[in-house]
Amino acid sequence: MNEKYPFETIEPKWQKYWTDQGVFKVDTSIHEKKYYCLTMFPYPSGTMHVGHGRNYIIGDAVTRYKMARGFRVLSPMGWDAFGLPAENAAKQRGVHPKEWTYSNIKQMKRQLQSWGIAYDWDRELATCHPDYYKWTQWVFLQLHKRGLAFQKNAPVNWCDYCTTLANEEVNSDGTCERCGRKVVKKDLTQWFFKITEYAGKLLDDLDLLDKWPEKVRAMQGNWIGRSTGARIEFSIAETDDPCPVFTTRPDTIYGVTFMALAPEHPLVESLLKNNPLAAGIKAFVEREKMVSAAERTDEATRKEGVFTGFHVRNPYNGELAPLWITNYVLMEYGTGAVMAVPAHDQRDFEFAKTYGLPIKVVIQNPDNPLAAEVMKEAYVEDGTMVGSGPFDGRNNREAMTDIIQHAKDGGFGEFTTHYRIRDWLISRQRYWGSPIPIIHCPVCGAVPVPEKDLPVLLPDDVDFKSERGNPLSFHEGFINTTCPTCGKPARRETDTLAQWICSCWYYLRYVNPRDNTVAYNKADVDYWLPVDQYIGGIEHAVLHLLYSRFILKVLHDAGTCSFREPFNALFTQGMICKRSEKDGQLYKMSKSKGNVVSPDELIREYGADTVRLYTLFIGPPEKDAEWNDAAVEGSCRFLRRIWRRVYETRDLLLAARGLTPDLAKMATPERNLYRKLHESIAKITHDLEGAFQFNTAIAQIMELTNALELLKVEANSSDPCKAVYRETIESLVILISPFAPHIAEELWGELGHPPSILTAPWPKVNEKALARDEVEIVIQLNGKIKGREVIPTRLTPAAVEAHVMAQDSVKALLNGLTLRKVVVIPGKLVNIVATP
RNA sequence: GCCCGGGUGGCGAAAUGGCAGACGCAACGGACUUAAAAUCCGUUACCCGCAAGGGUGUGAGGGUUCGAGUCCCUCCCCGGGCACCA
Repeated sequence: MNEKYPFETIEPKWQKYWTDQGVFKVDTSIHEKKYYCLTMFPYPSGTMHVGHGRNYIIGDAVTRYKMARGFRVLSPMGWDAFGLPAENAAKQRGVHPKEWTYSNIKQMKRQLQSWGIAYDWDRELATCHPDYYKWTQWVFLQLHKRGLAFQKNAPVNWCDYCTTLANEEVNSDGTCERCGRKVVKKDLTQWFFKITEYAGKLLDDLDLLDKWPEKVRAMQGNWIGRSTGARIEFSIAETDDPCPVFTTRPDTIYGVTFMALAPEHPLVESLLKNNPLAAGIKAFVEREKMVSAAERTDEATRKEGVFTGFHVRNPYNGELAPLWITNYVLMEYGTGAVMAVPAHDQRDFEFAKTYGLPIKVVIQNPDNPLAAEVMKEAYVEDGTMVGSGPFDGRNNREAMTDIIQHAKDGGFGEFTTHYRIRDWLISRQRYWGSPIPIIHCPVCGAVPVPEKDLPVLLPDDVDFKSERGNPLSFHEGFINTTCPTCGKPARRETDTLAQWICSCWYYLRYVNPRDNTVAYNKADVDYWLPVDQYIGGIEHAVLHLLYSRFILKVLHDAGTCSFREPFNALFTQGMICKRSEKDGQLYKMSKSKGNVVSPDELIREYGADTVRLYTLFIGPPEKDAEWNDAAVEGSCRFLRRIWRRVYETRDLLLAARGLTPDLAKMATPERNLYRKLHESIAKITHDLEGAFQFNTAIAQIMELTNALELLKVEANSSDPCKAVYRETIESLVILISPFAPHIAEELWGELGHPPSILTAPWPKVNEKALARDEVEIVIQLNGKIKGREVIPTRLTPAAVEAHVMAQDSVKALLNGLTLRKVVVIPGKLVNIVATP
């Protein structure tokens, strides 16, 4: 054994051993304790920094801990390999996206291995491989079959650089989530998935995800955005055309003083005919259609509109209200028409004030009666209904159901629910993605490629030099085909699938990754899934995680699996930031900020175990953390201490093999260490179950190490002392193995065990070891600490009280005071309550 | 505006309603050394005091309790999500 901690030799040695012995290969057959631990697979962008590493290190600690607990753990890794950067590299540097991607995969795989992460590499997959995307295309066909994949001509989010974007990829300020450029609306025919059909299920089932962070559930809830209310059938008085509205406030129906239409509303066209106001209306509508979505939906944008000359009839009271077209009504939500109630809606109020439209109070404030003429803003609180026909005098909240029922009975309305979520735009005008398995036939229309013809291969020989757009659309060999239905010449769809589609089902594929006859085997996924623990970044809260839930629900409804949610428990780790040397500000690690820490260099200098230990010790794993170069040294120092301790006492430890700690024979020092050991096992086990508190688990190992150094053990020490010492070191090595596995393996060998420590069971708590004869309690007077006292633990609370009250120091404290009460908390404290 | 998190030493942070600051980083003092590195020992919330000791202290203010960083109410600040969504 080397005196110096030789991480540089032991780490490659054990990594080779793990690989050669295949210790992380998983037999996926039925086993009594299975555990599927999944870390979000990365986009192969190049090399990783220590911030990326946190994700994998956490997953590895969980995997190794569960293995020690006797679980058969499935821990796979792969590559989310389709995407834009590869194509940009092709354009800028002339490297083929495939070549660029696979070379990055090689780099990153080497890095993961140098961290010693436990993966079953036999299950490695890359979404850009035909054996994988064949099944991504199959997933598309399942949705298509169920009418959930459709094309429509629609204004889409367009970024000049990234082409089309899903709503989820557009920042709230109207910039592209990926590149930060301005997103504009563009009218294009695109493919969508009908995620709106699953809005209710996706929202309701969030309640099942009690092992997900509240934050992620809240974010998905916000994104889906359910509103319940009523659909009310207004009609245009002059033409009798129906003009339904959606409202969450049917209680204000008698306060409607105008109707507001979106500029894109289909009725607008018909309103222009023979209309003397047509020119003005047209100008307004045309202008609004040019305005970007971000600008349109900015609250600061002035509310503007134009009167149509028409009126709508309110079905509740037959009253007529003027029909306007306005910029603040969105076509995508509800019916694109809003019943405007200026008295009780702030937006309608502002509009009414601008255009001098009437304001009619129908919900009276019981505390401070409203008068329409002097109102400064809309009254949106609850109150008593007035001017509302049969509902006068009722509380508006309580009357709500009756109001809608009234419309239902009268045949002019119904209860409805609306969602904010929009259908999911999945097509991209890009090369480096999975082709959409559709053939456009001039006779048969859009025909799905038969499953037996999958995959639709992405051709390698494309021209990236072409000016703009999708190189696939210039590739004649790819485009020209025949219709699977009628056999006539037809053209392939040249759009590719957004990378999100590839990553929203990959967790299913890991169970049978090499089976080329099915996407996944039902019996196997039913056994291994849902994923027991999913680990990844918060940035996927409403993208990947929502898409995955949606796709899985569809696959469930298609009968291909029996579970309804893909991920049982979710853990979102915080980002690692570092202060910039330029401006002293804290930033997420990135090349552009120049605050990237390379794991490769650190591993060379300190070893992978140090980097792992520091990464886990840096703070609570769910919170962002600041990387501190100097503190890394501390983790290395700690590992060196453990190493040295074993080195210095190695002969003694080997000689103590076979000795068993016997509580009855222990002297105080070893008894104390033995207790500390078992306290530590309890604490660390607690910290690794449920919430992942690696930082406090590691702190506890440090405390145990500190306690260990207090025990003087020599060749002539007693057997009980040697036995405790050996058991402590052995347990310590197992306890640290999920965090620093290489040194743990090496020390395990030095203790005389055959490899591998992965077969060693997690230590068990000996309850008897936790017992104490004496305990120090605190003596408080009115909650303030006044002293301490060591007392036997066998005393009853009454005896403790008697003992404490008999002390001279306590009597002195009570001098001049009247005793009111004594509170005894066994093993903790005695609080004496007294007043003057 | 609505929703979800946070606010504790010089720094990262700990604390089932029961000793605030465990564990670590940094700093300072000392030992070892010709010296340095490494290692080891000690000090380190703040205020008053030579000391013994006393007082204050977990964003602010109230409350519940024998006892509050922790529970309740009101508010301030920071981060994140949603938002002209009818």
